[in-house]
Amino acid sequence: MLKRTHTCGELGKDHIGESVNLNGWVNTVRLHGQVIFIDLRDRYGKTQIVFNSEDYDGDFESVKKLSMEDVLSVKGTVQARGENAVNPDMSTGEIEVMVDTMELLSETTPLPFVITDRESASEDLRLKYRYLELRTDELQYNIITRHKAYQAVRGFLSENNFLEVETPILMKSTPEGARDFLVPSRLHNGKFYALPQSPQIYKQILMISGFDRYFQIVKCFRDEDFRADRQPEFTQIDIEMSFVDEEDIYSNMEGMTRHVFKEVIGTELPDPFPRITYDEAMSKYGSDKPDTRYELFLQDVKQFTDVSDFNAFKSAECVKAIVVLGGAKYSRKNIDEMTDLVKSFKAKGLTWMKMEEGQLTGGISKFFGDDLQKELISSTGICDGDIIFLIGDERSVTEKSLGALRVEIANRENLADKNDFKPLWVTEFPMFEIDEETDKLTFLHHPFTSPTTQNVNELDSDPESLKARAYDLTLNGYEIAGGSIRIHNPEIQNKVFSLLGLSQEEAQEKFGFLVEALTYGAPPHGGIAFGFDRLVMLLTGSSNIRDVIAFPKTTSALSLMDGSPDSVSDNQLDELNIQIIKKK
RNA sequence: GGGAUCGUAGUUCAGUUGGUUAGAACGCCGGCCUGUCAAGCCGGAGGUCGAGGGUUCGAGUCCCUUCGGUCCCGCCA
Repeated sequence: MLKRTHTCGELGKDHIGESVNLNGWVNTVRLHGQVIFIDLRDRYGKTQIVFNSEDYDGDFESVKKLSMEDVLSVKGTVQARGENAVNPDMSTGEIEVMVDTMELLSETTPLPFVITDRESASEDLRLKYRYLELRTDELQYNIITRHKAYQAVRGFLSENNFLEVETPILMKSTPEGARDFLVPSRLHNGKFYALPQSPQIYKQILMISGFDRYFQIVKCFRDEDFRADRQPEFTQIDIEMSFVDEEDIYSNMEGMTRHVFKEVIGTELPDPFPRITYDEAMSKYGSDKPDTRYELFLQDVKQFTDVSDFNAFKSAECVKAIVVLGGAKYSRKNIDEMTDLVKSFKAKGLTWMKMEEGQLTGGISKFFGDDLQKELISSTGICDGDIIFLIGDERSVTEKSLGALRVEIANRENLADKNDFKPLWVTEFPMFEIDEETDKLTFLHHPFTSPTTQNVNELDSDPESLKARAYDLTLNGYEIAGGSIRIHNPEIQNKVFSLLGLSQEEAQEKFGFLVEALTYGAPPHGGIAFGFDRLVMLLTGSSNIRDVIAFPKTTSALSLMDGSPDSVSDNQLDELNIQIIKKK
């Protein structure tokens, strides 16, 4: 091997005349009979190397056989390109390397897809050959950006006195929350470890141990169903602080987020980040993670529909509307598509009216008299050429479905600027909600979240109306972090467990060690966890989480490259005393 | 658990109302070519139409089952 003296991204005019060695992959071959151009690629860039039959020392015929993704080492001389031959699209486009010696380090068999064109293969094929896909410019950029994000996070937190502490991957299964991935124990027959859904309990215990500022960039595991932005294993920036309230968390985390965006992509974020309460976010945006890059607010129109002749809305708990600028252009088909969308969020339908020449027309407009139309027009601010969409239903259905429609319309109308980053704290989450399946009280965040009250009696009287000291950080419609101030009083902690329907025994069995730890001098503490993959997704402008993970799994949690999960040998099962029961 | 959608050459796709020998581009193989950068031109090989079953004289096309991808609802503290 001719060991490289330079990478494929660094040669320029200053190197003209130098003898250099390059190593890399053949990106493209352009064969012209007696002269051959090859773009040689490594992770630093591409350099055009030239083989000329007159100057090349080796066997020119074997150079003709080179094809994409062969691995070469070459020795040659850097030369300026002719004036017409300069390639302004390449950072090394002013020079080329005239090769005199070449060694073929590795020859590739025919490729399953073309590396230079990521779109040339479907995603399942790319995932099977992930090592090839990772050679593409886009994924190389994403992985490099991810690296920069790790370093920026560690740099900032370490600089600010946070200690990086590792916590166990094999831990105790805890009830509630997401489904655990289980790991059978060989030494303890019939018992199981769980993989952490998050290091939540460990980090609280670290606070009790006196490590008042902790962080960890850590894998978490949840055995649930997946989405474009959810994987079975994902990475969190896990953070916890002692002797703090919400304001300390906000200011530190804003500092970290600003630092990361500045360091990694050179973007300045606002200071401070704006805040909105959960109730206001739901009411105004129909989402607990609103994208504030555009307005398109939800407006309450129940007072108008109640006095109209449109009876379907009269019994609805909540009637809201959004006005789309220029939306009168929407066809029947467009509106049908949007109707399907809101129906998937349990809305019964989507009603609409268009505004033309000062009049509301079409849709349900005939149910609104002239005077009522005028009031509705002036209240909503609808203008000629606009459309107004209305949904009436239970409050949560109305808001969620209109919130989804709001995002869909923003996509269609290109309302969100890709280079615009709008962080937003969402605060004052409810402490509990009713689980629709079991009809029982359940937590919104997790069972260690402090309620806003420290009064045990108040907790008992009307738990549903209680607020939690919980907060989410959202960015452009994504939840990128969530956290809370924790309970540090064992009495309150036990009360919350009991409200959640955990018996004294269950709570003792599952969380007893934490409750006991709280009795030995627990400092007030709180923290947050960032979804690191989502953060990198936003930093790279990717639209799915798989594009920022080196070896992701599919939506059905398969790894197409290595074929996991897979069956194991009977021997392995015997050692664990596990028997597979065939499903009927 | 549910909904939508996709699966045809190595790859991306086309394939009419069910009808003769399933096409194109890129890639691959061979040939020509000394200034290209998505090089160009000529030729060639390459198909279990995801799998299984059914309807039919006849299925890539219609029906059922199943596997896999993607997106979404539920779920995900």
